[in-house]
Amino acid sequence: MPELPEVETVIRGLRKTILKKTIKSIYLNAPPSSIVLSDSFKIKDFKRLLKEKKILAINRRGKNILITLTDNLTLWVHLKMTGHFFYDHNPKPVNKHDLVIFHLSGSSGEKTDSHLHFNDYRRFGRLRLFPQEELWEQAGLKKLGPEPLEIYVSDFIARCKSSHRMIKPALLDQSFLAGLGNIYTDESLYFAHIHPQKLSSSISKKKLTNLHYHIQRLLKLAIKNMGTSVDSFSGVNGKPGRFQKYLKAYHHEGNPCYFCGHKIVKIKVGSRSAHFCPRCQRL
DNA sequence: TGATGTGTTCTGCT
DNA sequence: AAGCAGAACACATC
Repeated sequence: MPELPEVETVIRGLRKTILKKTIKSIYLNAPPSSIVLSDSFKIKDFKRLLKEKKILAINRRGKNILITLTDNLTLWVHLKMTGHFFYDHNPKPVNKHDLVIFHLSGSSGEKTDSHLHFNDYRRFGRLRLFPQEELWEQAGLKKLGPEPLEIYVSDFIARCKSSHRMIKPALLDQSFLAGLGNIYTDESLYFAHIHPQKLSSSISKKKLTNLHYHIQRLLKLAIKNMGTSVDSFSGVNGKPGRFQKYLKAYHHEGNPCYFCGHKIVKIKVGSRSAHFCPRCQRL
């Protein structure tokens, strides 16, 4: 499940491989309407408009990938749960779940062509093309909360204090904070010793300061380790991440707590799974 | 054969 | 208005 560190790993991989290259053609597999359709352009425009566009920049906002192209266009990508990119110089056989394949020509000095595959067996992932001026509103960037790695601890505390809801659903809400998913919320709350169902406004400043610290520490450590591969996640080079070996709570139900030895439990919080230690994380 | 999990959006309720 | 629950999406994995 790509969350902030996984998406960051992907954009770094894309920068290494496709930045400054030109899109020669697009191959669309299966019925692509829901995957590439946008309010701005019809399906047939997707192929036509991407042709001969150069890739100028690749950025991340929350879990959103933004690929800036020539002619004032931005390709917005959301991996959702199982979407991933795979880059290769040699044309690979088309996988059943390769939904979009970009044929790229080398940047100056490089004469070999290459291919970028967008693969998603669950087909939740989305790729959409927007004119620059529509991006903010149409791609939902307007609604996103602050970046977890950029928010100041004082702003983070203020946000938590003014929200009357359980901390776990708050952290998962992309308009509250943009980039955390189930793995990093569970891990952050575990290290900060905060119960996932604790009302966010009722958590002490000291604990929130600690939570802010662990969110940033874990995200940075996960980025350094190329993300977490628990399902199908892998980088643009096909390599899985290494952060799963650091996980202490997520998918650790039944195992002894790293801090106190009590059994890690798994419950439902707001219809999502939550893993925590009932002794270290009290309500 | 059926339940589960996963991110996000939507609808409808309090 | 704010927050919550549940459904929907799609499908590999158990």
